[in-house]
Amino acid sequence: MQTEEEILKIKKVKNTAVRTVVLRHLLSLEKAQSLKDIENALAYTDRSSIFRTLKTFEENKIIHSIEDGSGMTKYAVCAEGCNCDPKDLHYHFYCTNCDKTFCLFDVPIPKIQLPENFKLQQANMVVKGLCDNCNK
Amino acid sequence: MQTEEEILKIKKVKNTAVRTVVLRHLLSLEKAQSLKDIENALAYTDRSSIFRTLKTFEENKIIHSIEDGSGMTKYAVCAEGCNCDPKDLHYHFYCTNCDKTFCLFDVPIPKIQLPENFKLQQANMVVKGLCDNCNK
DNA sequence: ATAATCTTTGCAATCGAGTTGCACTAAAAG
DNA sequence: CTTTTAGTGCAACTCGATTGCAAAGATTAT
Ligand SMILES: [Mn+2]
Ligand SMILES: [Mn+2]
Ligand SMILES: [Zn+2]
Ligand SMILES: [Zn+2]
Repeated sequence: MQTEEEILKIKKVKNTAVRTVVLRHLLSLEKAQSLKDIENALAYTDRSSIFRTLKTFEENKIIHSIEDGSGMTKYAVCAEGCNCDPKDLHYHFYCTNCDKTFCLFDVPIPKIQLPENFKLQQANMVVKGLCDNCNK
Repeated sequence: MQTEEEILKIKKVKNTAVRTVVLRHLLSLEKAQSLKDIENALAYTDRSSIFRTLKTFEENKIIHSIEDGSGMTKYAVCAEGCNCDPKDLHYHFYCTNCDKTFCLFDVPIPKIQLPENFKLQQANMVVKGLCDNCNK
């Protein structure tokens, strides 16, 4: 597992106080976080600074965003070596009971046979249901 | 292709002026529509009436919603016989060039092998890229 | 080291999609 | 016809996201 400093260095994003704390926070949790989640967790960091940090991280492929239908965009740290290309596609799981959203890096995504002449660039794949913890 | 009256009858939703015009509009277009799209197209129908109509349609499985990442929820008429169950799952395609979003009813969705003890209920699958018209 | 320049941050204001309260109208039931 | 229930239109409001701007911090040039 890379540290936040290593990731910022690799992705050539300057290390600042806000960036370090936001990235560290995202790395510390397995669950994808919304802007509000982060704002609540980092009580002394301004919302707009976190917002701009997330934009910077996304542009530089440090994190990716997930639209899970909850009304708030969630963010998760990219896997090592991720370039946010079609090859980095993976499902996300949204638990309808505990509201946890996370990347299913281990579930293989089958090749999607698009209609003739369509070109795949990205995808937002959110599978919804009950997580193992809630399905009891 | 069913008419709006037939659909409302089958789904046991009362036929009203707004419902008829909204459903007819959705049926007339192959592209999924946002609330604003519909509001713009139906100039004399109030936004909140359209909004509540869409909610009613969704609850009654007449339409389903799609979160395509554009910031506005899109709506598309369900296929005949759809119950919005996992079996009715299908991909959606969002063209990053022309902003068109639509259901890929003909592309098979493979069985998703979730981790142990997870339960699939729903999914929002949006594939993004260039549609045939824009990929030239 | 100091000044000039560029970047990041915090705060407040704004935007816009979505949602709701409420009064009015239309439809259904009695 | 009268009463009750459902649908509609309008205005107001919510809340996540975004932006303008000035202060603070970091980088580069003199
Ligand atoms: Mn992910
Ligand atoms: Mn669809
Ligand atoms: Zn759960
Ligand atoms: Zn297109």
